[in-house]
Amino acid sequence: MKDGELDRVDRHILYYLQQDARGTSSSEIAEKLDLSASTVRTRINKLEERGVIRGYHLDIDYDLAGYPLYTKIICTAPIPERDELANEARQIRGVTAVREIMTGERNVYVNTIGRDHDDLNRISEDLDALGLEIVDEQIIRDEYVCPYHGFLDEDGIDGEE
Amino acid sequence: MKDGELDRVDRHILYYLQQDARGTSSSEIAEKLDLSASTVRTRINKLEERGVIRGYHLDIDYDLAGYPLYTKIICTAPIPERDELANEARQIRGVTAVREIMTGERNVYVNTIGRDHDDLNRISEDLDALGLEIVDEQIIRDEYVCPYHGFLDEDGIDGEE
DNA sequence: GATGAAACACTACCGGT
DNA sequence: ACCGGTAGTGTTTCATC
Repeated sequence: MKDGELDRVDRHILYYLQQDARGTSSSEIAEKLDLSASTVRTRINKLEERGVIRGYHLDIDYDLAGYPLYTKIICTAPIPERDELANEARQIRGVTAVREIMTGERNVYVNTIGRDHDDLNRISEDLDALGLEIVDEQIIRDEYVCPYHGFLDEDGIDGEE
Repeated sequence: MKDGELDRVDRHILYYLQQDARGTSSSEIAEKLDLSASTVRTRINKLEERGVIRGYHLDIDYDLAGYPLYTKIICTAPIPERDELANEARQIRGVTAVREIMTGERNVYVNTIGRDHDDLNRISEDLDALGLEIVDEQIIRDEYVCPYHGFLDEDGIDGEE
């Protein structure tokens, strides 16, 4: 129950769920670990409660879904307001991700989708209206999310429970 | 079956799965749409086959998971090799996402996690060894993935509750 | 914590409309 | 394209160790 400590079982669960978060059942994971399905299930619940698992997201090909314009808008926010502005940016329609950067001028990254330039202009205007200064805008060609393989074979360090 | 066309049912399915890709069942979605569960199920399968749904990802709080260093490494790749280099970068341990940008000097973004600076140095070296020139490196403070609400109320879709 | 059992819910697969 | 039935599988809950 220690705060940030994940044991071997937890890490394996994260590893397998990373591959296919919807299609991988507790029983499947249990089989690989030689555990019972209910044990894996309660572990998953605990990982959710502790906040280690924040959610299960859909990976959509927005291009195929009818939104060919995928862009990254780079903004500057005053540090005291950065957190609040980033949060408000999430509510804007067409915003698919927001990243806050610790330091520097380019400290808020906003990913957006749109069908046409009107969509993008509207989003830019909305960001600007919030008080986010837009410093750059780039077209994203492709994006890949990668599983972290270290969850599986990092077992040099462990031994705790 | 048209290529990029999603109808009202498809968009609703995407919308609900965006909220909780693992916990939302076909039957739940079917209920909201007044359809049978099997209809929703075959729709989901088709969306997967067509590639609109690319996968189901786990959203991990890497800080809680024991990886307090979350960074964004910005690289330059020669356009002819950009695609291949971006692909190879995905294989490096600690890389959680890769984004290819269409134009400009800052045309490959790599998100990474690490436990300490040694991890980060190793990743930087690996990227460099591939042939990616590192132009900037920033610490990510926080990241949020946002559902696209337009799937629900795009064009005069009916009532909801 | 981990486990097994029973009730319940979801999925895959079938044919039918 | 949508629906319903069924068999198999996953999940929830509870009692036990």
